[in-house]
Amino acid sequence: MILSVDLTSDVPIYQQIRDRVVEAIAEGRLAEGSPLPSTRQLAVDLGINFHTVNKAYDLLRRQGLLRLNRKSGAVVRRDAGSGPPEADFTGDWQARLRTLLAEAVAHGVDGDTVVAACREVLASFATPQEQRP
Amino acid sequence: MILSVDLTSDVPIYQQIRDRVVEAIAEGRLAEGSPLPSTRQLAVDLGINFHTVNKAYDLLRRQGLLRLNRKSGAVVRRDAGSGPPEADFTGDWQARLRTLLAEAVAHGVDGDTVVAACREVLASFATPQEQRP
DNA sequence: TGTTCTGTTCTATACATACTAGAACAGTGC
DNA sequence: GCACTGTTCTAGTATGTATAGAACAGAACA
Repeated sequence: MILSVDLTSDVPIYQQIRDRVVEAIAEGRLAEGSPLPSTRQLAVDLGINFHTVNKAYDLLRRQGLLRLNRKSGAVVRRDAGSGPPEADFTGDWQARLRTLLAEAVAHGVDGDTVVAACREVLASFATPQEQRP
Repeated sequence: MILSVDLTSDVPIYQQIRDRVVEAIAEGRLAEGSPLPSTRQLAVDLGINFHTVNKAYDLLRRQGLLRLNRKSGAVVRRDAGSGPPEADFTGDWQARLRTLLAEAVAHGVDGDTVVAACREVLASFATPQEQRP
């Protein structure tokens, strides 16, 4: 199974699929050119409707991470080595980073601890790994 | 005006209020003990329904950042100097950090650039400032 | 005491989103 | 022809968002 979702979570399924694919690309388990399961196949594997998978794939396509066509199916379009991000990405991402870091600081987390947590996450991406606990 | 929201955004209003309060605490514009406007007053200021403000305040209360009662109104309960975060905070926060950083890495952002962006955000919290552009 | 403010808790409605479901179409490869 | 792919419709239910009105209980103040 390439990814798993929690059907009982309050996070929408299509967004969970998006997040898992994004994390898989960051971890290197999916590289540029890697094929993904077809929408119908993944829907069967996850026990959900194929329209939900279609929505997740379309979201990834609009974010520039996936290339979709009838010929080759769903293929990863970018990874960590694909060069600098597209223009409209950085601004929105930094705003979300600001909100997330503010949450930690407001809860009393030290600045150095925040940076250390970021480094730890980035290191886990750089380290090849087949399965996460 | 202590905070502003974008009524045309696709981000729910109650979540925007939550985010702005969290950021204000992180920036030091709101400290432990600082009073917030009453739900009805803030609703009038923002031109929205007071139930929406009530939802945002209740969310902040459940996250441990606000103390609500009839006596003192809405008061900030934690800030950057209130000690280590509560137990159930860290795990969930790190998962969201992982997803957000994965998004940047997958789009081709360099690891050092990510850390630099985090440092920049944290520095902007530490620097006293009345108004952000 | 009476008034006014506060948070809190109900019901109700309109609208958008999330998810499921079925069907059909147009390319592609066998 | 057949089986697969992504794509695009319609349609239904369930949940979430934001609105609105009403009422209650506790606290502050004249």
